[in-house]
Amino acid sequence: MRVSKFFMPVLRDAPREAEIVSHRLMLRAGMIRQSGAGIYSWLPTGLRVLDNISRIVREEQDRAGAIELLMPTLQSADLWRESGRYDAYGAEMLRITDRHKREMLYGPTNEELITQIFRDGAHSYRDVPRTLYHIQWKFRDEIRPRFGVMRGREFLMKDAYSFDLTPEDAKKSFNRQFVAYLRTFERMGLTAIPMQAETGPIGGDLSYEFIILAKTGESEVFCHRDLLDLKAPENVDYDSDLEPLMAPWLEKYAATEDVHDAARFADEVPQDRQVSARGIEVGQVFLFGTKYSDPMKCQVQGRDGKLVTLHSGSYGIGVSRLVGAIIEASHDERGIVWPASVAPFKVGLVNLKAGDSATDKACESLYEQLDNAGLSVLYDDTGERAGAKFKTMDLIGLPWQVIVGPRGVKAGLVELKNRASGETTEIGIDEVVNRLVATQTG
RNA sequence: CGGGGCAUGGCGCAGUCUGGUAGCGCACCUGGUUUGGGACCAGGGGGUCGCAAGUUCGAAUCUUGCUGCCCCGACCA
Repeated sequence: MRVSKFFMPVLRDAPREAEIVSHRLMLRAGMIRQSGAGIYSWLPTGLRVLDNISRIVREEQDRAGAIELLMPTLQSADLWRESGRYDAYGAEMLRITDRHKREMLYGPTNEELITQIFRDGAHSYRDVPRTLYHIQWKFRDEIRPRFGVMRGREFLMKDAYSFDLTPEDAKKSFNRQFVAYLRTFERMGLTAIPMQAETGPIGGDLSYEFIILAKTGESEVFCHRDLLDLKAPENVDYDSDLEPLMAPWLEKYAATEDVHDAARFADEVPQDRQVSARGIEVGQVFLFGTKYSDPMKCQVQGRDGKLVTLHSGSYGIGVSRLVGAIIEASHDERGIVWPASVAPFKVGLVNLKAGDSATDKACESLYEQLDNAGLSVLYDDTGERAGAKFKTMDLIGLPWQVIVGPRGVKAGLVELKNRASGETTEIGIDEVVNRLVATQTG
């Protein structure tokens, strides 16, 4: 993409309403614009990040055996009356009436709808286990939206729902999502720690929140420091017993403030390993048994011909929240520092002297080569001064900058700058593409 | 929902107390000089001052009502 043909309205000053760093940087980098309290438009640069995050989520869900579908944003009130939640949900649910005076709602979550769909489509024990997911916009009419996209009212979420014959099988489905989450967040450059969370009213329910530590986190969390150094499992066989893979996370203390047990914390975690910090919740996994399949009669016939009520769990990842969360975890005083996996472009190509024929030619050639090599590249081909281009590139935080000026071109050299480290190296103009391709596979 | 604050070109702000021709910086357009970390000079374009009533010869400014947005708290992916 050429800057001269792109739409990326960057701001030198952040709008006054933005307080936290991720919100300020997203506005300044031209990723989003606010259209109402907790409601945002995603501009091209922001959308590219959102899509990258969705792609990673999707890949890991698919890998874990979950099956994608897409449910609507609008749902019927009657469906929610079946589960008893229409009245229970309260003001957080945005209720809408259509022209025929039918009561509708903008879905805050999809347990009811997926249960209805699965109930109607699955009839035999052969139809389970299944885990279905979609990535769709949700609306929760929060009392107070804040922190930009981290607590919007409208937000993009991946939500998965598992259906199993027995509680034991349901736990296996739960485990698959749990491991997929470890991998998903790690691929985004995040250290997300599963922490015990409020289990809700039904005893025996199981819930973990996946939390990343950040100064601007909304809740207080407590954990063992060793958890910060764990690496997500690779080459997972999702059909195998996953409990051993999960064990390193589950053996050490980690809890949100809701369920924090100060005595246990002090007892189980050595003083110098105790972490108490602020955390951002980026995902939650929840096993709730027959909470919805009971009232909604989500049943299949077992081998013996008898009806069996299915056991379920739901598993959410805040996709749009992750955009903000990643920035909270990865930025410096100059701007965003994108992990390569989610960056809107991998490489920023900076033409220091647009209009100089040798420099233009070198840039055009590099632009084409990078593109051919499959590296997304943002080429600043505008007539801006060098300083302004550097500032913008640092602000939007692409992992690599290739800086091309007349002096270097004459000597056959360009500069390769790593945004994260700030390190700049001179490199042959013929080598730079290969070097960048090599970093991709790393 | 309780408490606090803000609303003036795209963004950041001044002007409001004390009513009198709507201003500054950035961004944008034109020309020129520049050109390796947000250049300079000159000339331009763009705002019914959140909305509605009221007071007044006259309202961004005073009064009343409304709306929107932000921050702190309780609640949430």
